[in-house]
Order: sequence, then structure tokens, then C-alpha cells
Amino acid sequence: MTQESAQTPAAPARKQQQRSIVTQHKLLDAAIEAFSEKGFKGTSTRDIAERAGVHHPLITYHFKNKDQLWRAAADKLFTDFRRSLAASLEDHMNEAPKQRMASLVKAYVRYAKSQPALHKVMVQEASYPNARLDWLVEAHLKPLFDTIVTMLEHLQAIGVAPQGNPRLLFNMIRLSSGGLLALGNELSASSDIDINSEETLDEIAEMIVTVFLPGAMPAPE
Amino acid sequence: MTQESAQTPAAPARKQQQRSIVTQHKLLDAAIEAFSEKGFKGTSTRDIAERAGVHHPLITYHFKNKDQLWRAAADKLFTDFRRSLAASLEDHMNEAPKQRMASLVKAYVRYAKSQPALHKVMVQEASYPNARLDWLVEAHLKPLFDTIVTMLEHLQAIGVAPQGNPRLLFNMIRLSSGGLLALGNELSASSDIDINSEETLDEIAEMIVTVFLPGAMPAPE
DNA sequence: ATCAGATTTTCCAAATTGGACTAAATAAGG
DNA sequence: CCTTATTTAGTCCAATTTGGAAAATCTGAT
Repeated sequence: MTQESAQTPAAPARKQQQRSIVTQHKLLDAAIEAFSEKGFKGTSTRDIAERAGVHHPLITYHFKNKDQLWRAAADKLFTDFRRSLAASLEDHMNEAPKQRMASLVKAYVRYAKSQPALHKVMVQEASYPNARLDWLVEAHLKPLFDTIVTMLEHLQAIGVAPQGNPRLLFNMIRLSSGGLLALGNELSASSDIDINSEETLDEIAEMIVTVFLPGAMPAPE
Repeated sequence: MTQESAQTPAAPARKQQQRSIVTQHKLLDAAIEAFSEKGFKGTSTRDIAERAGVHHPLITYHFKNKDQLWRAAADKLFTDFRRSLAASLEDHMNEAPKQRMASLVKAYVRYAKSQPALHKVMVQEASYPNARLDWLVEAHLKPLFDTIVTMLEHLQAIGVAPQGNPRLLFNMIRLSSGGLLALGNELSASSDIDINSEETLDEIAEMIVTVFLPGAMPAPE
């Protein structure tokens, strides 16, 4: 959603300038932050432009309108995230299923810390039915969730994860990690938990594995 | 925050009318719903009045302004909730600690289902630092959390709950229940989970106990 | 150097904002 | 029942904010 975004539907006669790419990235990052904090309705395009340090009509120029900006921002947010998870899965390709899932959880926790907007945006859009949520679910959540749920089902089959609806299990795991970190501001005040420390992050990942993947790996035959 | 709310700072010469109480309740309920969906900034007082089926200047009359309306709504939301949890604890006073916590979880899950605004409001306010969050933490969250964390620490001591930071454990439990149900709209679409069915609610509560309170109660001597 | 691409600047019309004000109506207290 | 405080209905407003259009200017790729 960059070249094909605005008034260049066909072949661009001249290649996109570097500064324009920079502007778009600044706008996308600012949009992600703003939308995650104030929701779609609560965020103004001017607020986004300000955070990006850019004049607000540039939003119209680059993204046509507020809706398409949201779409582009959410797309980047979730594409980057899924890429990061895929990388973790690649990196631990040879590990045993339990260890591989543990690595995934750890990667997720760290990612959720560095990008708390991830969970916040989902909550914002899930807070009432709307078209953006539908798009998010179809375009990103379903594909991602399906992959991980399959892994979880396997872990259940070999007795590592507890029985029960695997989708329920998955969602509890994601809330215990991403949902927890998204509450950062509250946690430090209400529970004296400092999510900025590396130790805390490790502790979270560790506790999730302890709790949700309690079984030992079966011995190989 | 009812009698002392608006232009009756001192002793009211005449008692509050019934219809006024009804109006206030309608406004508070509407406010809770609206704020939980769109956040403070994203919600207009007109939206609230409309949901309540009431003329919007009545907000000024009953609650002075938007901020105080938020405060009153949040106060009702959390006071009712805490009362409900306290009732559950009362009702299961004689049960063994693990069973008592299990009952509490079950009560929480059901409450969170009937009042999803509970978790949503927390997330909305925690999404960026602000004075409302500070108030919420001090007035309601800390007292409530402390009580339950203490119970959890006991469950850890007798080997029912897993080791680790009890506050972390507590927050994971609350997210796995309340946080999960607040995602209702998304869950049905992304994970084919119907939170409207009684069975699902029981399954959630059950899974939380299985996962977070795996140990057996020690035999009494 | 040319000119598409990108940005700046000024502008706007519309809608929304929170809240003030007055008159009417409703119900509590005597 | 009659008075009067309380509550509500109905208008109104000034200010701000909204998303977006349009024209002038600048920048850099070719």
C-alpha cells in the first residue's frame, strides 16, 4: 500500500522519491500509535500528522483519506508482526514442539513489548462491531491464528498442553502475553510490575510456558 | 455521586424525585457502554444522552460535565463489580481455598460476560497515561487486586497455584477471563467461539482453573 | 533543465463539541 | 390542593474540530 496508494493508479512515470517513502513511514507509525491509543473515532488526522511531524494534507495526498490510512497502518502493523513470528518459527525449526512453542511465546512477548499497539488496536476495533474489525479478522487474524492453533493441537495430542478447546487455549495465551503487555500503564501502577525490565519479560514468557504447557515432551522412540 | 452531584451542594430542601434517579441511572448505564466502546475522547455527551433516551443538557444538570459523568459511571461500574465479587466470596466462605478461588473465577467470568465494559474501560484508559487511569487504579483496582493476590499467594504456598510473581499470575488470570470476554466481537469471527453460550462460559472458567490452579489441595491433618 | 512528484500554505463548509439559558412540567411537602 | 423546589424540554451558541479541496511552491529524478 505504497506505490498504489494515491493518485498513481497506473504505472508511475517517474519513480517515487525517497523523502516520500520516509513521509509515508512516519505517517504510518504515527497512525499506528494514535489509533491504538484513541481508537479510530477518537483519533483525528491532524493528531496523526502532528505526531509524524508532517503537514496534515499530506495524509490526503498519500493515503486518500482517514479510512485508507487506518487500513494501511493496520496492514503494516500486522504484516510486520506476522513476519516477525514467522522468523521465530524459522529460527527454531529444529527444536522439539514444546521448545519451539516456548520460543514463539518468548518472541511474541518481546514483540508485544516493543509494539504494544498490536494488541491495543485489536481491542479498540473489537470494542464494537465495525467493518474494520471484519477486515482485520479476515486479512490477518484468521490466517495467523489457524497456524498457531494447529501447533497447539499437536501439543495437546502429545500431552504437553492441557485438554480443552484449543482456540480457547490459544486466546488465553495471547491475552496473557500481548494483552498483559498492552496494559503496561496500568500494571506499573496497580500491580507494581515493570514491563520495561528484561527480567519481567522473561518471567512472563516463562510463566506462560509453565502454566499453559505443563506436560513434558514424550520420549522419542 | 448522586445527591451531591450537581447544584445541590448542601442539604437538599426536598428529597430527590424518583424519575431523576431513573434518569441518572439511564445516563450512567449509557455512559458506561459508550465510554467502553469509544473511549473518553471518542465519546460525545450527545451520544450518551441518545443511548439513554434523554435530552443531552440533562448531563450538565445531573453530572456537571463530561469528566464528572465519566467518574460517576466508572465508579458505578467498579463498585457494582466489586460488590458482586464480594458476594461470591461470602457465598463460598466455607469452601476450601482452591474451590473458593474456582468459584470466584466462575463468578468473574459470568460477570465479565454480562458487563464487558468492565475490562474495556480499563483498556481504554490504560492505552495512554491520563488522570482517569490514576484515579481508577487508586480508587478501585489496587484495593481489589490486593485482596485477590493475597488469596493467590496462599494458594501458591499450599502448592495449588504455580510459583512465580503472584501479581503476574493474577493479571494473567484476569486477562484470560475478563480480557477474553471483552474481545467477544472478535472471538466469534476469528476463533469461532460463541461467548453467549453457557457452556462456553463454563469451559472458560474450567480451563482457567485447570491451567492456573493445577495442584490438588493438601490433605487436612 | 525540465517536469512529475512531493510538500506547503491558505482555505472551507460542515459537523460536532461541551455547555448556558429559559420556560414548561412534574412531583414533594405542607 | 397549593405552593415551590426539582426536573425536564427546548433553544441556542460560540468555539473548536472535523476531513478534505485547491492552488502555489519547492524538490529531485531523468
